[in-house]
Amino acid sequence: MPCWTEHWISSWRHRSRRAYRDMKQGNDSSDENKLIAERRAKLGELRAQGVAFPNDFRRDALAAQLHDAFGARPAEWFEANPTQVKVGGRIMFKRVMGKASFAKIADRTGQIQLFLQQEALGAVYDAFKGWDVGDIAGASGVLFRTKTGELSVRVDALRLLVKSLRPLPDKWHGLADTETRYRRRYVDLIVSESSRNVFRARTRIVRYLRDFLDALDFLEVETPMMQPIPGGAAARPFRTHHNALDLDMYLRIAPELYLKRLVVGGIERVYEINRNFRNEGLSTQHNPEFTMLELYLAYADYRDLMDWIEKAIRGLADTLNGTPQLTYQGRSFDLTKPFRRVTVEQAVIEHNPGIDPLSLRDPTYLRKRCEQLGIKVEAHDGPGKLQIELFEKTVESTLLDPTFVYAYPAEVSPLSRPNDADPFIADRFEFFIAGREIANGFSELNDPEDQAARFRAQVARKDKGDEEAMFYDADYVRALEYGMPPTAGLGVGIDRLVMFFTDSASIRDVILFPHMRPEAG
RNA sequence: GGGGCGUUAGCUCAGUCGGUAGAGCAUCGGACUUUUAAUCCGCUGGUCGUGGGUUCAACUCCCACACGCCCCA
Repeated sequence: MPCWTEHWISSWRHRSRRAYRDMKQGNDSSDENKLIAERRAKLGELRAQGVAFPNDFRRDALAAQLHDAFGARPAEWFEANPTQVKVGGRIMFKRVMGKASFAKIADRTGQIQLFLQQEALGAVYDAFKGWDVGDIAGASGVLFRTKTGELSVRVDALRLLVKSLRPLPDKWHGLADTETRYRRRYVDLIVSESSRNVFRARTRIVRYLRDFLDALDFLEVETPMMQPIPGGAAARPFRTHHNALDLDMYLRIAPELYLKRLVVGGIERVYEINRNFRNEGLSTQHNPEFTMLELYLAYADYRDLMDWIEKAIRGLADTLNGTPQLTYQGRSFDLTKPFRRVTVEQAVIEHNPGIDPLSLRDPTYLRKRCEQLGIKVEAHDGPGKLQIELFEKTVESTLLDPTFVYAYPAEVSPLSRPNDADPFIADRFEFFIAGREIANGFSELNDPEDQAARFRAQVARKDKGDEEAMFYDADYVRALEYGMPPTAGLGVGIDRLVMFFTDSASIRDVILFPHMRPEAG
């Protein structure tokens, strides 16, 4: 044996032994307690008896399938038609009554009850009495209906497949502590059906959008997560470094500029559903990484996108709930009504009594107005930026029913096409539900010279200290110089959309592993 | 960054005026062959988030910090 192998093995063994010792001393889990110690001792007995973690049990039925197929059969049917099944899952419920017991096991589809008798199972029955809620078991037996009518399996063979060392939360109260639900999502998912349903709904929502777009001949693509120039949004990026290239890179804040390069390349209908990263604060509506649908549609404008959203939102409600009526955080929404469409300036006038409608583009007037409201403004902010600050402060949170706000100032829309009749504004809108921005769409700026000028203006802002201002992306301008067809583009915040459709108050409720500070200690 | 609230048994939560810490469920032991938050009997289980301070005495009052939740910027 070559000596390097021996050395490798011995060093591995050494590490392994130390890891085992650390484990025995509880160095890797500071929260050892009596309950865990009891279960650890039970596991020790299992190890002594043979393979403690077997992987040779196979199911032939799932809980929901059994309920669907046999839930309606009367008790006598089961006697006339003995039906043998093999089921397996986590023990969620255990009730021992002397020589007979009930247990419920949960698989990915639901729960099914087991009925266990000493007479039928002998020594295994006695062993079962020592098993714990949370353990994973496999059972075979025949279906029957209990005295109270519950479809159950009369077990003729039973095996413990996995010993669980940690107790589950109280079966009645569940896991109420939000911190633990987010940090130990696995426990939350074990005990909370509503949490499982949120994440199932999330996947269904994404699938619905994919199907919708695929049916319209859109091509789904993947563009870089790591970008040398972060573009497509006003946001602070995360930085990283590529060693081999010795190159600073950024996690993307948006895929926009890459997707539009693809439109230049002739992919006239293109979308991506993936993560964006923004180095900003955390809140009920912000996670540093979040999921966005971005789509681009050539030979269309921003109004076509508003129509698409309206159709998609209604279709989603119908697909998920079978009705256009839904409740979010105690407020009911009727999605059959046409979604309101209002300009930024109209909305600002409506929500700012006494404001002079003729001065909405006067920087001095707007600046005074902002200062009165305690809005922090920068010296280099122009009328468009001031107008949008005013909008965000006084209007945004009031937009409860689905609302399109359009005619955004061109000044704050450096990638949008300016309006033909009124160059102060861009052909751009944002979409709001429940006071939150859900989507942002516009007719794309495809004039390469105008785009270059907009980038230069952004760089000037960056030089004045605006950390969210955009970089100059020369290759993107070059792409536009080859010619991008007239195009409309849209970004949809998937997490917030899922929040709305699952009645979730916090973005953390719709992200499996939301970011948190590391646990103390 | 600022403000408010929270952190006590595995889980869910009480804890009065500052006087050596409680309940339900779970666990553990016992009874029970159709339970549905089973029932009955008995016993366990705590660095009261961490560190200081005040006090004869601190879960309790004061300060700092950590983590979380909510609101604001």
